Amino acid sequence: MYPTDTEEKKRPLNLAERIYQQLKNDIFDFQLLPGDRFSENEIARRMQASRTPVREALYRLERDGFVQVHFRSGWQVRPFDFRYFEDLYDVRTLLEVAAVKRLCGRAGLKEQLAGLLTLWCCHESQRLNDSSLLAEMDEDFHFALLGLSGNQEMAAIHRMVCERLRIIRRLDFTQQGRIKATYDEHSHILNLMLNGNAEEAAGFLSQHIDVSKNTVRHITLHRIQAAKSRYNINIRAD
Amino acid sequence: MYPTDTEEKKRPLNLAERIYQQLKNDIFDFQLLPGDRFSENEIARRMQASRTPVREALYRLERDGFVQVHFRSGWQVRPFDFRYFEDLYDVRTLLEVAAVKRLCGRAGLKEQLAGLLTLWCCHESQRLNDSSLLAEMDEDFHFALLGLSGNQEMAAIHRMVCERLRIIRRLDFTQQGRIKATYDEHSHILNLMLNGNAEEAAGFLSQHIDVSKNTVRHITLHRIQAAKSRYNINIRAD
DNA sequence: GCTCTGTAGCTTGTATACAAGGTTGAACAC
DNA sequence: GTGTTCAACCTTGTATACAAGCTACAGAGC
Repeated sequence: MYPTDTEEKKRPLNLAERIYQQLKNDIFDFQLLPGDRFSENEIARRMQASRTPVREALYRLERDGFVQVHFRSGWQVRPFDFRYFEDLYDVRTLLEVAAVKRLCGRAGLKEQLAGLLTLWCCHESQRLNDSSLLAEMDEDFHFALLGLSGNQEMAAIHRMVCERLRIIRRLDFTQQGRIKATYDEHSHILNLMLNGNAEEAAGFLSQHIDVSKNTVRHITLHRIQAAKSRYNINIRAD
Repeated sequence: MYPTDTEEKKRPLNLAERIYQQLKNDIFDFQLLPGDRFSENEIARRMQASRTPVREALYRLERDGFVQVHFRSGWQVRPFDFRYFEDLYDVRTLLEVAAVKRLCGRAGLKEQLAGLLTLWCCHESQRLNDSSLLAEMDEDFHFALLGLSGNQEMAAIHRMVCERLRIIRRLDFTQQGRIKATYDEHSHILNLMLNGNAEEAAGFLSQHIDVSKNTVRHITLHRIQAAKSRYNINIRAD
């Protein structure tokens, strides 16, 4: 009655999936501002679809923590909440530190890190300069650490945490100096790991993330202050 | 146009919410067995509702990792996968160890642990014996550790991980001896924490979870076999 | 016996109609 | 001017209808 294989063929995106991605992008790009309220019908019109797939997308976004639903009175983009982001950064650090500690001293580590080494420990002349590309590479670097650690669920949770942080993280690389620092720090971390220096690698990684957190916090505050008059962004102060 | 307060009144459960809970219970109770396939219409008939809320519930369960959807060919309860559960146990340990380490040495810890102390560090004569109640209390003990640690997102992730593990964890307390062991171990952990003995508390907690993991692994295989034969008999009676 | 093929009946994906409740603002009493 | 009421209009929640695609199976051809 049912097929036994577990694979699914690739097929053109669902409407719901497309709308989900589109809305997430809109939130990341501040097309939809934190605190904005909207209705399912508005989205359906804009996406040229019916409410059904829109609702599916919105409920996914709600579970992801990006929007909230109010009973029979509309949806809202989740307001900025620094406590929330700091908690997430904290979880991210915990997961990455654990992954790095596990990787240090593992046999065959050098081979497993080969890809990262060529990307990050290259000569200065070979370093890239495009900030949006670097932002992507930075995420991939940290994903890779978790991927190598071997715990798929831990990696999945880490990925989800980073996804939630991406809203503010992408502002990080707009500053000059962050690119060079990222190269320097990533290569330093890799070298510490190769030397089996677990504690030091973990500590440095932890600092590395903290810098990112603090940098972003300042940029974001600044950006929001600047945009507040124009767009009326809601910030949770508690 | 919209209310400014963020609170929502309590109201009778959504259909979708009710169905979500019901289905999750069915999975936990092995009414729906891992690998079982079913359709939205089946569920809708059983729950006396239309497909719409059923679909909403199913998509939530899919994101929770309990079921899978196959394009135009039905749903399936996620098959058992020990690797998956061990990875989750691993994450759980990581989170709880981190929480305990943070709690140790915090000022006012004794007051914060007061509730747990009266529950778990009581005289033997006051200990409870009901295994399903104990299973619930055990979960609450570990939730409380994360709750006290102060990171809401970490606590939320921990809760989700435990939720996923509950399918197999609830089998743990069916064994005699586990109840006494749980009391002994929980009170031991609390005492170590009160003495500010962070490393030892964390190590013991880690072992405590490991025991749970290993115990459950053995029971589960046996239980599933039993449930499968029961289920096959029941199907003839429908 | 085996393989292929077409079709009937199932599945989920999407659109739409209706139900129940929240919000808003104008009319009204004072 | 100020507070109250209530109805029109909005919202989401749910049910249903239809579209597109997968599965299983009967029957033809060999």
